[in-house]
Amino acid sequence: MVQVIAITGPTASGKSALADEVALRIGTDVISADAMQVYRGMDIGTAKTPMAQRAVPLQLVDIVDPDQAYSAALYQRDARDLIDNHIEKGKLAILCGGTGLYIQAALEDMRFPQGEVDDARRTRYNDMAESLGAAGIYQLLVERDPLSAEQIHPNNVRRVIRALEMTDEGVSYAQQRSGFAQPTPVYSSLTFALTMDRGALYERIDRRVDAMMNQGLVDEVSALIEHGMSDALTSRQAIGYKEIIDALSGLTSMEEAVALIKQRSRRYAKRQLSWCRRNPRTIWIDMDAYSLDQAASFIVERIGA
RNA sequence: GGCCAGAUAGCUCAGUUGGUAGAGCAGCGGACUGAAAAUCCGCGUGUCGAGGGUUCGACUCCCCCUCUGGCCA
Repeated sequence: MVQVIAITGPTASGKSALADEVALRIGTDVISADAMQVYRGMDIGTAKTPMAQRAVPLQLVDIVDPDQAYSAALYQRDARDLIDNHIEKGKLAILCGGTGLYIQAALEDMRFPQGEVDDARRTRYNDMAESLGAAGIYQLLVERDPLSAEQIHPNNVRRVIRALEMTDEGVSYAQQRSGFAQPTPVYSSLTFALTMDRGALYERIDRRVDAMMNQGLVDEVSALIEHGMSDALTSRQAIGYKEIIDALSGLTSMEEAVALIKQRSRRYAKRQLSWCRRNPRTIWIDMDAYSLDQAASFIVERIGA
């Protein structure tokens, strides 16, 4: 008996529409698995399905303000609450989104260290990395936790800092990782990933970015900047936002910003595909061969079996 | 029609006195355990316009053809 399904795949591949259709057919709602759609006010750039067009309720969108930090651990908590609730009611839970880590955190036995991530401490490490350089901060990790240092590339400052945070919390990154060599599912689940011809996908991405601009992405970003988005730790990393912020502050032209959004979206799509490929349980759906309707039928059939 | 310049990776181009080619951008692959739309790592993907000649050997020299741009008619 399948308890939860995930519908994922690259950006602009049609995940949301498909999830809506499946949810409608089997009488449930959709739980977003998207690291940027959690933010209020970030609608156009994250391609959030507009309220009026939602066939079924969409959960875990608009749950925090853009100046707040959210994380995989928090998502795990929130998503599992909802999934458990669905199971209690005998309903299938549908996770839909492109953030692979979030889906994994929800569906697999992934454990995060206790304690809160301390923004002030993170900022301090970021500053330290700035002044010491990548090699300098890496050296700090080598001294504190050589085993973890071995597993992290010295240039990957982001990971180096996280590993340092973990040592502060009394945990070792290396140790933590080795414990989860073979992921074990916590629910009975199926993961579907959408795919299509690369050229066609890139074409869709370009067109969607143009559409976002027409829908007023610049205005949306301006409004968010007034609420302090430029300083936000997480939300301002979103593709389509950071580029517009740079253009509005005069660092680039708007034309360059749009081109950059398209390119970064393409690369992002590629990384998403990479993530899906490494999961051997991924069930691929070729959207070149299936219509939305056929894809929905395919999924419904698989759930029943 | 004549003269000149060019034709090399998806694009823009480099390529020494002949030894089967390399940069940027684009692209492709991968990693990922509390920022993940983040962060990081790896990879030239090529009938050197076609055909012939010289040479042990031609992207390179010679001939011829095709195409493109410019100039002159």
